[in-house]
Amino acid sequence: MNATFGQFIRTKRTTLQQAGQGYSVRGLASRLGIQPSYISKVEREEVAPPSEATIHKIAQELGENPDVLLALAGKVSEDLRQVILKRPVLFAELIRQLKDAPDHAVLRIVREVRDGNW
Amino acid sequence: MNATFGQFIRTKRTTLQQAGQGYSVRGLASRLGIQPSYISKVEREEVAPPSEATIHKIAQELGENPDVLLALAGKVSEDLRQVILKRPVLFAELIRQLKDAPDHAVLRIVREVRDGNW
DNA sequence: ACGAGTGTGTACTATTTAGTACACAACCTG
DNA sequence: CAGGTTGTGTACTAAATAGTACACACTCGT
Repeated sequence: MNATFGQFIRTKRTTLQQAGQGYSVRGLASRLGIQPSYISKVEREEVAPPSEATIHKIAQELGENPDVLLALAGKVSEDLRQVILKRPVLFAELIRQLKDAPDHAVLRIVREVRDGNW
Repeated sequence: MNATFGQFIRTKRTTLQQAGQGYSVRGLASRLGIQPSYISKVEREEVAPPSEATIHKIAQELGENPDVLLALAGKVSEDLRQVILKRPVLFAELIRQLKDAPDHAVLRIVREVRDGNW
C-alpha cells in the first residue's frame, strides 16, 4: 500500500496481464501512445514519473483513481490547482487548518457541503 | 486588483520606492540575492514568474501574502501540496466539492474547524 | 529450432525552467 | 559636467522534464 508510483503501476499492470490480455508493457504502451521502454523505465523508477496528462491516461487504462496516481507521482491534479488559484487565501487557510484533522472530520465536512448545509 | 504577477509586484515595489528607500530594482534584487535585470524582466513579463523559493522571498520583502503572489504566478505553495498529497482522495473530494461554494460558506468551515467543532 | 511476445539497455533530444553576467542609456544632482 | 542611480537590452547557460527510437536478450509454444 505504501508503494512508489512505479511499483504501484507495475503491480497493477501485471495483475491485469495475468487476468487477461493486452496489459503487457507493449500492449499498454501502444494504447497510451508511448514507447514500451519508457513504461518499463517508469515502472522500475529508472526515470521520474510521467507528465500529468500521461498519468491520467494510465489511470484510465488501469482503472485506477487518477488523484492517487498523481499523488504517488508527487503531483496535484490541474483542476484542483485551478480551484485553489482562484481563491488562494481562502483555500490556503482551509487546507492548513485541515492538515492534522482526522479523516472522519474532513469527511464530515465533505458530506455537509454535499448535502447543501450552507 | 486583477493584475498579473509582474504588474502586481512592480506596482507594489514602486509604491514602496516612493515611500522610502531601498526598493529600486537594484535594491530589491540585492536583498533577494538575484540580478536586477531579472527583476526588471519579471516585472515587464518578458520572462515567466520566478521559482516558488524566490516568490517567497519577494513576498517577504514586499510585505505581501505569499499565497497571493504564488497564485498570480500560477503556483500552489509547497506546504499545501504536501497536505493534499498525504490524503489525495479526501482532499480532492473536498476541494471539488467547494469549487463553487461561496466564500462565506468556506469561511464558516474554516472557523468551525479552528474552533475545534469536530 | 523458430518466431512471436515479453521486458530492458543504450543513446539521444527538444523544450522548459530559472536564472546569470555585463553593458548601455537616460536622468538628476551637486 | 562628472558621478551615482535607475531601469533595461543582449547574450548566454545549467539543470530538469518528458519523453523517442531502436536494438538486444530471454522465454515459451509449436
